[in-house]
Amino acid sequence: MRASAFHFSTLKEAPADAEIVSHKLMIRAGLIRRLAGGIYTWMPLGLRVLRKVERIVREEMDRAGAIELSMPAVQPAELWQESGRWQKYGPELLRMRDRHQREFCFGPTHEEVITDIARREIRSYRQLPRHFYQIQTKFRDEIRPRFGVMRGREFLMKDGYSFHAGFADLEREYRNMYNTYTRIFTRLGLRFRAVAADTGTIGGTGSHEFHVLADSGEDAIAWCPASDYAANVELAEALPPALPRAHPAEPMRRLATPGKTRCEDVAEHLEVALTRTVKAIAIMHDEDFHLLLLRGDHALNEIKAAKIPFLSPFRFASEEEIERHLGCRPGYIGPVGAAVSVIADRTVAQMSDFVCGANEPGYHLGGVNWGRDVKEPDYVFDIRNVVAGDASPDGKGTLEIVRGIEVGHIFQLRTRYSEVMKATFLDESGHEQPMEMGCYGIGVSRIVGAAIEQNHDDRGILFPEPIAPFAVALVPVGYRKSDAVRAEADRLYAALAQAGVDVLIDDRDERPGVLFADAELIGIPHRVVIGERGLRDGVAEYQARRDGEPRRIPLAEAARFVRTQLCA
RNA sequence: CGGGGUGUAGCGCAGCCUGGUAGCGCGCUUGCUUUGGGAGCAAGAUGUCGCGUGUUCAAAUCACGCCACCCCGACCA
Repeated sequence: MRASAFHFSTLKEAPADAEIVSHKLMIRAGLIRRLAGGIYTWMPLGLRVLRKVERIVREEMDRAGAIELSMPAVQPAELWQESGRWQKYGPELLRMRDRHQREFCFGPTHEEVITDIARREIRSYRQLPRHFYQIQTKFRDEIRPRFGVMRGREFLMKDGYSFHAGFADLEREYRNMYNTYTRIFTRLGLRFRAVAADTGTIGGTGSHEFHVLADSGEDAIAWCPASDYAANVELAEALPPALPRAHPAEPMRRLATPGKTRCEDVAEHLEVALTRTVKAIAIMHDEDFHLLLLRGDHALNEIKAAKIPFLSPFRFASEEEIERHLGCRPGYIGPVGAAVSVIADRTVAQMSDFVCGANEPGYHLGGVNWGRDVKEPDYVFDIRNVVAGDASPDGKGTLEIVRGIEVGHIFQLRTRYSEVMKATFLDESGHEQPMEMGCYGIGVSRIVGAAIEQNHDDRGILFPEPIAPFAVALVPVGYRKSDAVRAEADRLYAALAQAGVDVLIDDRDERPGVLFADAELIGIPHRVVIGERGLRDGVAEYQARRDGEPRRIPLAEAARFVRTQLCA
């Protein structure tokens, strides 16, 4: 590609509303332009990246035996009413009416449509298994679209759905997809991790999320370097403390803590470790009041708490409800002397001589001990998020917490849709059975943002070569002024292009600084400079974007040398 | 949906408090010079000051309403 024949629109400054690096860089590099909140145009340069991601995804899905189709973006309400999601889905579902007042939605996902296809097309176990996928634009009316393409409302997604005659075959395909996703993200050149994820109410042996690792990621992942264990912190189990509860060593005493309502403030005020404090969180299940207890430095895991049968679903108690049940305003509440249901985190149940609220405004209690000062907890559950340093749930080391951006999710749907929508088949003995289903998603457009979030420096994007808009930037210094430079650059360009290298020759009439800065901003991984300075010595200059030591290469070998630097 | 903030040239911003009819940087156009890291000089073009209503002799500026966008509202008892 000749830059003079392409469209570049790089900016020195990013719009003020771009918050994170990838969003800023995508705007600055001219990859995307905003049309409305969470809705972006993919500019020519950005589209090249998107298409490369798409192509790798498609190649690997095909290789794994999935079959591509394309379903409508607009879907009739009836299908969603049939699955029950028309009511359940909420305002994220963009609903609309046609001229006949019939209701439709813009598809945020396609379980209903594909299940409808399957029940019409598949009659016999002989037609199973089948895995259909598509790469298609979806729309979810996010409450707060942000971070550019990372949490947009309109986005490009690969979604695949598999149908099976039995659970064992679903598990086989699930493993197949796990391996396929691993191959896809490896080929994309991204550092990633597959993590066990919450299966919600559906159950099954599995759900895994694939996360691109980046410090700015929205999700926290617990992983254990000593083993292969990795899980979303939403899911990662916090084991009970290894050491048994110590014997009481202090008498219980009342401590004045005026104005100190947070554990951090109380610990600082009393000059005790935060790990000696206990916080109490008041929740309601219907009209039942419960007190959840966590160590001061721990955080409540709402997903874990919501899985406790007699709490599901729960909500946080109002101030008025707290006053009614404990006779004390929030900030100083605790389990001592309280005639309420107490649910302690495993860690709290092992604590002794701890500090907690006194149920009296302005006071906490120190030296509190279970069994002596307060009845033993009514229930003990794992209700906290794991933190770095916790024992790994598989017993093989300690956990670290890393951050990630979710770019893929594989899930065993089982018969959730096939049963309600009557997607059945006849098995070998002639019995009608619901199909076992799996679903597998990849956020194609999000991958572009995630890749940048993971790979950038102060000059711009560091695209991994497989998804870079161009593999090689050929930068002639003085293309319009020097016949020698032009001739040599054209010659090298032709040689590379002929060899199938994805090369951009920047023949624009700009100063060298502009050309260098643009090539770096848009993240082209390899750069070759042709200038009169080098030409005098018969050399071109090669520099890798990522770890750039410039190298002088004899002109005659330049084309061959560049090809040895390419990964594919 | 609540709380806060911002809307002024393509982009980034000042001007608003204290009303007097709009400016800076980048970008854009033209010319000359320059040419290995986002050039210099000179001359230009580009604004319904988000929209509407009101107050006023006079509104970017004050008031009210609407719209759009951004941030917070998930470690809290």
